[in-house]
Amino acid sequence: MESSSQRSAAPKHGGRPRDPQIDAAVLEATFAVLEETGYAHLTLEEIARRAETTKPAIYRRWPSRQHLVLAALAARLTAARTPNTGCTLCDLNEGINVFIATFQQIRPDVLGPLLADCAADTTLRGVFMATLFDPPRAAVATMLDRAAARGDIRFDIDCGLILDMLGSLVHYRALFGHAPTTEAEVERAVEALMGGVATDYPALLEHSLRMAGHPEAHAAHT
Amino acid sequence: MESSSQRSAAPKHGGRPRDPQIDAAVLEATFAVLEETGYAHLTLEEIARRAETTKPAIYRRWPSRQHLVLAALAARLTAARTPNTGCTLCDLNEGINVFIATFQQIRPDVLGPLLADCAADTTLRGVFMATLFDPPRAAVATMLDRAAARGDIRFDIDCGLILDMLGSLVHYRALFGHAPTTEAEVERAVEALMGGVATDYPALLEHSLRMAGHPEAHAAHT
Amino acid sequence: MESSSQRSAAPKHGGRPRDPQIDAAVLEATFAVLEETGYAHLTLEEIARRAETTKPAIYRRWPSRQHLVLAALAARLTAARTPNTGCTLCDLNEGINVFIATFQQIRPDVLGPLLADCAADTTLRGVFMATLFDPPRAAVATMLDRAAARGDIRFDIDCGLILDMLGSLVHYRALFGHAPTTEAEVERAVEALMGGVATDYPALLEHSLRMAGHPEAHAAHT
Amino acid sequence: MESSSQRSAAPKHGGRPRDPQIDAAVLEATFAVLEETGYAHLTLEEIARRAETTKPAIYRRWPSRQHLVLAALAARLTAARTPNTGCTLCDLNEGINVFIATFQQIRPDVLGPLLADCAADTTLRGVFMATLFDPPRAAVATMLDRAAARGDIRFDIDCGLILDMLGSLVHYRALFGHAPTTEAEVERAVEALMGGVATDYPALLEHSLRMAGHPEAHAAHT
DNA sequence: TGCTAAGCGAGACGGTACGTCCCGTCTTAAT
DNA sequence: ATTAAGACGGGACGTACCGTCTCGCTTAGCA
Repeated sequence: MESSSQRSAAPKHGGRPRDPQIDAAVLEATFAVLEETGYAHLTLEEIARRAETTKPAIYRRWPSRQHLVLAALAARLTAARTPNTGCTLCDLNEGINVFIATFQQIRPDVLGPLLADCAADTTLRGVFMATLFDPPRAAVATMLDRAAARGDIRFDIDCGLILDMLGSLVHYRALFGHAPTTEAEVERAVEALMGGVATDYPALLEHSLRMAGHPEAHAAHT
Repeated sequence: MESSSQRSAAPKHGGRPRDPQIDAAVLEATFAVLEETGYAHLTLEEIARRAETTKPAIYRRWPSRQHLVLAALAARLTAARTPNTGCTLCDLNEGINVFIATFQQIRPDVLGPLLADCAADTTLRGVFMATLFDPPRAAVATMLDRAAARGDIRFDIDCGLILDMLGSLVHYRALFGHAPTTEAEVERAVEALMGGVATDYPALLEHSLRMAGHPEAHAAHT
Repeated sequence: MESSSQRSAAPKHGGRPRDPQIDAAVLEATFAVLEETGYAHLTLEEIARRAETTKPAIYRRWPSRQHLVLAALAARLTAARTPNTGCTLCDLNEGINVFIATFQQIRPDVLGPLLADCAADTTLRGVFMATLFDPPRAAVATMLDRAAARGDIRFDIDCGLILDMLGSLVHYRALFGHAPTTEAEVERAVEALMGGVATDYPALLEHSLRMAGHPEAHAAHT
Repeated sequence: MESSSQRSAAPKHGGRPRDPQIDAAVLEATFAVLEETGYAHLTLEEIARRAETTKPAIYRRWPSRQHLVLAALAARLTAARTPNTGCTLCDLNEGINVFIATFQQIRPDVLGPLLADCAADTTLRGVFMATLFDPPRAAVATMLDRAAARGDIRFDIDCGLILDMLGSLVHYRALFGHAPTTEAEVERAVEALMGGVATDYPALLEHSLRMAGHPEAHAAHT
C-alpha cells in the first residue's frame, strides 16, 4: 500500500523526520543494481553507495534485503487491469497477457531467490503475495468468475484449478525464462483449456471472432 | 550422467587419482545441509567440515556451489518411469504424478535459487536441464506422442504446449509450495486439458474407467 | 608510541569504537604463538582462534602480520635505561648488557625474518627501527657522546663506528644465536675497543675499578 | 662441495639416471627468483615453472626450500681468499673486504629468514655454516692467528672475540642493510680494534703504510 | 522561546564465508 | 629401480560483505 515502509507504530513524540528523498533514491538504486547485476550479486553496500546514503538508513526503512527488493519491484510494476468486455475468451487472453507483462518486468533470476527467501520469512511471504502474486492472479480470477456467472464454464469445473493452470504457465515462463510466451501461444493455451471446460466452446470462439472486428470494445475494464 | 565431475578430456599423464570417498562424502553432506538449513544458508565451509575434507577438494570437483547442489540433488532423485498401458488418461495421470514426486523430493526453497542461478551460467543451465528438467518432462512428452500416434489427440494441437501446461503446473506447485498437488487435482487438470484437445474425450474416459478394474495392467512401462 | 594502531588522522564522524580487549587479546595471543611455534609457523588464523576473535578484526588493527609481530614484541620489551655514573667503562658495560637483554627477550628465529621483511616494506622498517632498533642504540650513543664530551675518547674517532661495532656484536649474537653473550665478554669487547679509541685507557680502567667498590653509584641514570 | 644434492645413499641398482640439466636449471631459476621477488615470496611452483620442470623433481634433489636456496646461493658465491702479505693491517683490511663482498652478493632479505630457518633444522644449520658462514670467517681467523703468532697481538687477547667483533660488523651491515660498509670504514674499524689489542699499533701502522707503496705484494695469498 | 529527547546520517565495528595460492605427497607411465 | 610429470588432499591467506553499534547533529513538540 504505502510506497516505502513496513513501519506502522506512530511515533509518540516528533524527532527528526525521515528524509523521503532517501526512500526514493534507495528504491531506484536497488532496481538499477538488480537490473545490472541480478539478485545473487546484489549488495546493500553497493545500493547505499549509489543512493548516496548508508546501510543503517536502509535497514531503518526495510527489515531485510528481501523486503527492499520486493518494494523496489513493486514500485516499478504497472497495476494489473481487469478487462471486462463480456467476451470470455477475449478477456482471458488479454488478462493473461497483462499477467505475463507484469512478470516480464522482473528479471527471471530475481523472482526465484526472492520466492525462496519467502519460505523462511512469513512476513515477507505475506508482502510478496500481496504485492506481486495476488493482484494479477485476482484479475484472472475475476474474469473466470464472470465467465462462470455467465454460464460459459461448466458447473462441475473448479475455477481455482483453471486459474492455477493459467497462472502456472505464466510463472513457468517467468522462472525458467525459456522464451517470452507469445500472444498466439496464450491464445492456444486458453483454447485448449476452455475447449475442455467451457459449456459451449464453439459459441465462445464465434463470439470472440465477432469482437475482433470491434476493437474499441476492448477498452472496457473494471 | 557421471556421478561426480565435469572432467572428460583424457589426461596425458595421469597424476594422483581422485579419492572417490570424498565425492560421496561431499554429496551426502551437501544433501544433509540442504535438508537442514536450506539453500540460502548453505555454506561450503560447513559442507567441507561435515564431509571431513576441505574447500579446494570440493572446488576441484565442482566448479561452483550451484553445480555441487545440482549434483547432490541428482544423486538422490529416483529415475523417472514412463508408463505405457495404452490408456492415454491413465498414462498421463501416472506420469504426472511421477513428475510431481520427482520435485517433491526437493525443498521448494532450493529449486528457486538454483533455477535463478542457471540464468547467469549457461553451463549450469545445461546441466540443470539435462539432470532435473528434461527426464521427467521427456516421459510425459513420450506419453503425449503415443497418444497423438494413437489418434487420441487432435491433429491441430501443439503437443509442446500441452506438455508445458502440465509441466508448469508441477513446477508452479513445487516452487510456490502452496500445497502438495493431489492425485485428484492432477486427474482434474488432465481432464480439463484433454477435454479440449482430445479427439474423443468420452471414449478415453470410458477406456480409462475400464482399465481401473485391471490394475495389473499398470505395471507396463517403457 | 601507541600500543595498537597506526591510525592518527582525526576521524570526522567517529563510528563504533574499537574494542580494546581485542587489541590486548591479540597481542597476547601473538606473543604466545611466537614463543611456542616461532615465526615461520605463525598463523593469523591460530592467533585469531586463541584471541577468540577473527582475522578481519586483526587486519583492521595491523596492516600485516609483520606489524602485528612487531607490536607484540614491543609490548613486551622493557624500556632501555641509560646509565649515567660518570664512569665511561661502567656505563658502557651496563648499557650494552641492557642492550643485550632487550634482544634476548626475543627468539632469535623471530628477529631474522622480521628484519628481512622490513627490507620490502618501508613503513614496517620505520616502525621496526623506532620500536626495537633505535631505543637501545640511542642509549649507548648517549653514553658515547658523554664520554667524548668528558674527553675520554680521542677526538679523531667516529663515535658512530664505535656504536655500530658494539651494536653489531649484540645483533650478531641475537641473530645467529650462537650463545648468550656473557657480561665478561662484553667487558672484554669494551676493553678492546676503548683500548684503541680512548685518550687514556688505563685511567678509565682505574676509575672503573674504584667505582666497583661503590655499587650504589650504579643506580644513577638519566 | 657437490654441485647439486644432499643425497648420499648410493643407489643400489641402476635405474634411470638423474637429468643433470635439471639441477642446473633449478639452481639458476632459484637464484633468479630470489633476486626478483626476495625470499618471502619465493615459490617452488614458480621455480619449477621457470626451470621447466616440476616440484617433485626439485624435492628429489633438495630436502626443503631452505636447502635449495642455500645451494643456489653457494653456487654463486665467489670463494674466499686468504691474503697473506705479512702485514697484519693490510691482510685484515683486505680479508674483511672480501668477507663483506661475499655477503653483499646476497640480498639482505634472504639471509635473515634463511638464518632463522636454520634454528629449526640442525642439518640445514650445518650446511649453512659450512657453506656461507665459516669460509670467510675462517679466512679472517687465519689472519688473526698469523698476527698473533707474529706477536702483533697482545697475548691476553681472545682472538675469537676480535674475530666476532669484525665478523659481526659485516653481518650487521648485511642484515640491516643500512648502507654498504666502505673500505674506509673497515680501515677505521680495524684501526680502532687493533689500537686496543695490538702490542705495538704504531709499528703495524707504519708497516702498513710502507706496504702501500708496493701494491704487487698484495697478490700473495694462501 | 528554549529544552529535551527521539530520530537521523554517517562510519567503523565484530564477524562469516568466500575463492585462491601454495604446500608437500602420491600415483602413473616412461626410461 | 628410478625417474619425470601431473593431480591430489589440505592449510592458510587476504577480502567482500553482512548486520550492528556508536557517534554527533538535526528537528519537532513540550515546557
